[in-house]
Amino acid sequence: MCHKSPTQNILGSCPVPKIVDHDQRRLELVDATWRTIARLGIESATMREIALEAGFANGALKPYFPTKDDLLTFAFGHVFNRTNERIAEVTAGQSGLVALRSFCVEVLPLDEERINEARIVIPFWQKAINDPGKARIHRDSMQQWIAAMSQHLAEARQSGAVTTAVADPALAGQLLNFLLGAQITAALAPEGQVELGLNEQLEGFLTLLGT
Amino acid sequence: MCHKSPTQNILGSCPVPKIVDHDQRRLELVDATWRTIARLGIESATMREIALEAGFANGALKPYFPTKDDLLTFAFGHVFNRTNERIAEVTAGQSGLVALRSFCVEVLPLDEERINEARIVIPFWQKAINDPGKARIHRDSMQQWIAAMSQHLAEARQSGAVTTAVADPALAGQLLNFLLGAQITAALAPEGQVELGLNEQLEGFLTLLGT
DNA sequence: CCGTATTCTCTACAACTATAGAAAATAAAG
DNA sequence: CTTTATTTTCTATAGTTGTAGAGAATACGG
Repeated sequence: MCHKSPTQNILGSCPVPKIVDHDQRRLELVDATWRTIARLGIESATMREIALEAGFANGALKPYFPTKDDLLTFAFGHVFNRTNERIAEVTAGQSGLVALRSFCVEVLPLDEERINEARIVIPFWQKAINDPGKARIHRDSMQQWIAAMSQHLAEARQSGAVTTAVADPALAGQLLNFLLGAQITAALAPEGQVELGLNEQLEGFLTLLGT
Repeated sequence: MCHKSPTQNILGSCPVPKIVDHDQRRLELVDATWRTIARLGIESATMREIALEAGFANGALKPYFPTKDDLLTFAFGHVFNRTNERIAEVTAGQSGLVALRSFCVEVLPLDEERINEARIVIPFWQKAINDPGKARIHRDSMQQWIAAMSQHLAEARQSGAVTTAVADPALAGQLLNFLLGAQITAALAPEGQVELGLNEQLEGFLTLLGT
């Protein structure tokens, strides 16, 4: 048996190098999973259908994800990570209300792509209800979000942009639940409807903070 | 064949009366469905399991609900109706901020029973993503909620309890999404944790309206 | 071209599910 | 008790799904 990395193979220590980068293949499969769920819903996202979407036959996913649960857990985790990376990019160098706005705008389902993400995160939540591991993934991410939003609130308060007597933890919690609820609203809106007033709602909330 | 109502049977026009009140039986089955989903999750809520929970054998649901989808649709609709009735009871005779608070307190998952309801509505949302009929049920109910909340906001504005420059539709939308998001937060909280700061968040929001 | 390690396809299978429907059990009227 | 309409159980069936694994196909070094 030969289990060397591609790099080691190039160095010539293994007679037959691996062709496929397993890590990248896993990402491709996660992408196919994502597309399948968005297109058909999680209940129709069978291993066969996902493999087909990825351009393979039935059993081809096996070497990369031993079980379906492995695939789904990895896929959900990846979406979470990507969202958090996007948030980090967008809010980099910002602070206070500006950062808070950027944060929320990035999370809110304001375009088709993020509405699709809402259609994926809801099945995840449903699975998490009876899967403590998945629920944990959710809570950890939300804890991060709360921390980030609290920091931006504190900055905004220091600069005088936030003056309300309502305490920061309550504000951060409100905002978080608003962001989560917006996913529901968007995912269940009529097909193709992207304007749901979410931006006005966000601006309204930020306005309330300064009063 | 004899298809008379129990009332007619009592009047004696039918030799053999129906024993079971079909409408009531349907409600019992809906209750069993509710309990099964709350206990095992929707993915394990099979017809067999639901029948067992109701105290029957496998095929006993057939005469009352021809298909599983009929059962689930009816069950979900019933939860919606019951919630709306509860809201109507609680807010009866109230107006303005008081009514708005009662409304939200009734919807928020503040105790075990309503946390269980959150664990049922999330699977409903997931199904609604790929079932326009169910999505419609959701949107219609939310439209009602928006109307009720808007009315209470208008009353509160008239009495001077709401003074913010932010427009009512934005406020009602914020509040609705907050209520929806709270269902997610509660359903995925660690087992047995009922204190999530939701009450403080609600009070905080209502405070913001008056500034 | 050959040999070998890897990758993928395809068939098979066991478990599970919704549903159908025959047959048994039940309950009340006569 | 008998009869009849109703209700419930139980068995059967067709379809789907995740998973396993043999074998074909592939790609590369020599």
